[in-house]
Amino acid sequence: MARPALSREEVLDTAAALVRAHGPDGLTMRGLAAALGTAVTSIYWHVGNRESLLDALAERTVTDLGAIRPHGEDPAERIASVAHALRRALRERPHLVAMVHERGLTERMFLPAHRALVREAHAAGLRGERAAELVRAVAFQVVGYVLVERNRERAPVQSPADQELWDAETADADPPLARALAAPVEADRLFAASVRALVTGLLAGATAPAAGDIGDKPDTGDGSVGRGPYSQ
Amino acid sequence: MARPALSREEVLDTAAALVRAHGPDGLTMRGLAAALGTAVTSIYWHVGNRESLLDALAERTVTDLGAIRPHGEDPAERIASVAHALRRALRERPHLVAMVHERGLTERMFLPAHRALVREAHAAGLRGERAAELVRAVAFQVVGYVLVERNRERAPVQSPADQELWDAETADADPPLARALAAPVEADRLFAASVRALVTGLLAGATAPAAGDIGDKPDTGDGSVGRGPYSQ
DNA sequence: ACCTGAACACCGTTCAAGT
DNA sequence: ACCTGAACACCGTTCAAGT
Repeated sequence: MARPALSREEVLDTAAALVRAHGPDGLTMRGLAAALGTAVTSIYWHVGNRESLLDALAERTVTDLGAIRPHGEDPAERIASVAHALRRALRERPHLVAMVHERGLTERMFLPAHRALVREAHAAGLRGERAAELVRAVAFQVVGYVLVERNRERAPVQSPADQELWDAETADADPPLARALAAPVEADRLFAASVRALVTGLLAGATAPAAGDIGDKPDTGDGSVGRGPYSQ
Repeated sequence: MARPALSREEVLDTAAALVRAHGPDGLTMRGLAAALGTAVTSIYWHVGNRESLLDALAERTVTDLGAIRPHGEDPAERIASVAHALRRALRERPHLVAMVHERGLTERMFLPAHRALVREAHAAGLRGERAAELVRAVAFQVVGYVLVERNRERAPVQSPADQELWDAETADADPPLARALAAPVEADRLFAASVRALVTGLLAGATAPAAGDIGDKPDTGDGSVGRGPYSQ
């Protein structure tokens, strides 16, 4: 056999490629063995069984997900930028993210983003429970949106054309509305609008910290201005 | 032989019960046959195959979902009440709803709720595209939240205790925040707060009804107006 | 018209046996 | 230490044969 020795890493790499391409259901032990050019049973020696193989892939995804860097002029903008970066990262590996989620590792995967949101919530003048609420509401919003979006893409043909549903209903009362609802969802625009609305609502009534406080907010105190604590 | 004649309805009823109890994966043709007391192959005569059986269950769920009736003093409250009713309905049959979603029937399932939201958006003074945006943002918010919630419940044990993650991070800067983030998510409260914030944001700047076309843009109607404001 | 068992091609997994 | 084929218990599905 010309095959070089099989390694756990190689098994994981090939398995990850299969999952990215065809989803978890597209990963069969026999198919993976064929892709690797080995016997099915060799895989078991390296990764145990299918379930722990998927566990390993999820674990990998958690560490693969890099840090999130907010940018923008004010806290609201910077919070929105975190939401957008998060959405993009999630959408790049939908199947793997779903696996992370099913295994209860979402919290850990989101830690960098959570921390960034905490900083921005503080900068916006929210503290304590209200800051926690913002962090979680934004995180839920992003994950939820991506989940809905993914499902929509998987099943893009809505059985009755939306037109049909809305024309009779509201055409007379509000034609632009009927037209808007008959058009396909513009996912990017809707996401931006939803995030903006949510953040606006969450920050409503928040009193920004005084100018003196905001300039040097109580960071880690290590004096490394410009570099976030997530740089590693 | 004591078995009365099998009917399509009976097959669907028993299959739905199995899906509600054990999820779609818990529905095997052999298991269903055992529950019905017939041969596996009899099921095929009545419903074709497993896939079309699941299709039928999804279709059923769509029609089962009753109309949504808003209640509350003002539009914001009534919109929130629709969101809450929707969430409850979805949570009562998570597996079936997921199946509806996978089959692209969500739009149809949501039609009653959509219509209710349109009415409230109008009452709040939103028209045209902005009203459509509200309808969709709220719908996405609810579905997304329920999806996240369901996944969280399925995998309740987050691997590192949240305490561990947050104590060191923010305990000094904002102890109440650290405490809040270390506590388990209060799903009802968070949902209520998120919906409230989203609706507040969406209605911000809306003028009372009687005003004419407000947000109407000089658009040719090609549907691809402007790229999102958040193109990073 | 309705039901049946046998058979087929797929799974994931185990295990004794190889090197 | 690493790999293998054979075998087992599951799948969904088809089909000729029953009544």
